[in-house]
Amino acid sequence: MATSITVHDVAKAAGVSASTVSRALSGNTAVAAETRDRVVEAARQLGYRPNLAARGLITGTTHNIGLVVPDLENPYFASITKSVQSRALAAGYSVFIADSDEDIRTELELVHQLSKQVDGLILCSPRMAASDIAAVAGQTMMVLINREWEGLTSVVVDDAEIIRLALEHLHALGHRHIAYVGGPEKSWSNQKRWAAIERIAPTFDDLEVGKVGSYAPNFDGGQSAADVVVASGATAALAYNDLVGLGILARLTTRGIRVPEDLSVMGIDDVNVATLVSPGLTTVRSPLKKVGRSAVNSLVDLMNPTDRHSAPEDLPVQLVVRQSTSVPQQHS
Amino acid sequence: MATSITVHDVAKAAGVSASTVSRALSGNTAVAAETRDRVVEAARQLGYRPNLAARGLITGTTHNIGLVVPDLENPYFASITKSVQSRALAAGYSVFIADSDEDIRTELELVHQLSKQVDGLILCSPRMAASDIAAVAGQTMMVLINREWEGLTSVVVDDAEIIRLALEHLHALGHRHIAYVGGPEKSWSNQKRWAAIERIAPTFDDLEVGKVGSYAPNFDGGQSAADVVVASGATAALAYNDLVGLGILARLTTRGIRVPEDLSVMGIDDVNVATLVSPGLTTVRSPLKKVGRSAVNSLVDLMNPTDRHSAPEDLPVQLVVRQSTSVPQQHS
DNA sequence: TTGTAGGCGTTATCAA
DNA sequence: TTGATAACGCCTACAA
Repeated sequence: MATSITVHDVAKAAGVSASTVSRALSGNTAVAAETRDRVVEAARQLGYRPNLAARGLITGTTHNIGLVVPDLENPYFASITKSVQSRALAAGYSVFIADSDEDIRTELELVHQLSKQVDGLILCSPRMAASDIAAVAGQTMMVLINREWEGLTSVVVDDAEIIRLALEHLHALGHRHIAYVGGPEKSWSNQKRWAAIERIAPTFDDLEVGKVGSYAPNFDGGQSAADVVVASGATAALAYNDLVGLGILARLTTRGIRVPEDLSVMGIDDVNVATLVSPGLTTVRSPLKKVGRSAVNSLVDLMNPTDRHSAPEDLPVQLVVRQSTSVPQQHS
Repeated sequence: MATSITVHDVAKAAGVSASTVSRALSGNTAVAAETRDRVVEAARQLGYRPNLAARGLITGTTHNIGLVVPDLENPYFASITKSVQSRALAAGYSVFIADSDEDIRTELELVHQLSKQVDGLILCSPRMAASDIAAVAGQTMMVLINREWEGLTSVVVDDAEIIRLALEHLHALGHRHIAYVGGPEKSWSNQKRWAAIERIAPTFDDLEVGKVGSYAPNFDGGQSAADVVVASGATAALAYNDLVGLGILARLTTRGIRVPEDLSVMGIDDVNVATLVSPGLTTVRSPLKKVGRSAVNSLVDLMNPTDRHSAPEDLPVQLVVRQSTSVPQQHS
């Protein structure tokens, strides 16, 4: 803060009025070339930077956006956050970050705290109730990631295609009994993924997919689930996401159960850490970078209704085969 | 934005003036209890939220802070970011996030972009030149993480103690030839860590610590380094950080070199992913959560000079022994 | 205890 | 093309 320099300082230095400085620098209105040069030079010398808050007060546009995520330490959200902020920067926006720590009340509070100082909000995998989303949607422009709501713009990965690729891969290897290790009941993605399984599994010959409980969407959740998976008699586990997959992997290793010889394990998303372990985790890649970028693009379109809307980006998912899956062992 | 409700709307609804509304809600000045209740009720009904940008314009305080990090996808920075935003929320601040993507120019640009809309800035492991830090420091309140500069508040983990714990552990196991796998030359932490090694290693009997090149501070860097480490003849590798350690681990596994039987590997920091692999990575834990929290506390102290300063938190590091280290094998 | 007036830094409107 | 003036939403003297 200190006593930062304002338009008036620049105006005095350049020997013009404050309004002329504003015009010269924002470049909207015509200014005499010579005057503008003088103003620009003065601004440069003084190191003038406009106060965006003040500008926003009158233009009604802050050039800030907000991003709300459930957990920044989850590499899934870290990747999305990184791409959101990168794209926002390129589009001339600064971004407020808000980590709800998976808590619904915090999530809502953060949204309210931010809504007044941003032009728009991106809600990533929001856990909040639909009614709250609807209420908030009236306050500010909004884009949803991994959730849909009538009238709101959404960016979602194709869960059905993810499931199809995963089942296809395991079925092709010869697996006929697969355990799906579920994520949080309230997670929209988890619901979609299980629904897709129920719809798609019957399209494969002789394939049985059982659902194993509901677990926290992280490493610990996977560790908890592993023993139940083993007991289920399935020859392959499909985890709700990579972190759960890694948890399963770790627990199986501890028990001396070999992967993939004794049991195949698949994750979903291909977050960065999936390559860190050995055996590497077979997974279906979600285009997280594109998700973040696309969400920003959509939001920018929403906030600037005049501009030509950019074509919606498609978000291809892709099977990534590593060492954690193989043909099932014959019964010994 | 839409046409959001202002103090005037509340004033009209409550049958008072705008200034009374301001007073009633901010609670600084005395207001008749009955009037205040009426105002508060009216505000609640209308869902009034003050425009913080407008408030900041006059109070000179935005209640926003900014955080600049080199890479959000690095779990080290993700953890710090999470704790920064968590503590900031508790202290009543919203946080701008800025990912420089390890680029010096971007880093500087982000700092400038943010400096006018925040009360203070936290620079985490800044890569920028010292002269730039000095220049920026004049613009806004600032706290540095993992870097020191005269006159500026810093939060740093005790690199010397980290090194001491690591060497003590490996030496106690019987290792006499250790390879330190260096991080980026320009990294302040890397410089401090190597300097600490040169100072501390001689205090152990018969201990030789060699430096193995300079590598990217991530998984790929570790993979690149692994073969050189093996060739060095060292019985243990101490990596610049956990990600490098994991890279080494992975490459060794690929080559069929057993850890810890053939070679012990240590990381530094104990980022979340260190527990994901097996064998688990022995490491020295940096209190990342405390680092973020402490940085916010220091910044808040700086921004509110009147308040009683909170006592500086100490940041204990701690050895975490997992399975990637053991006594060196006898020569076979 | 409350209302009126002024101003924070900027841009938009209107004359000149 | 430029300069005064008003206004954005809010807060804080000052006056009532």
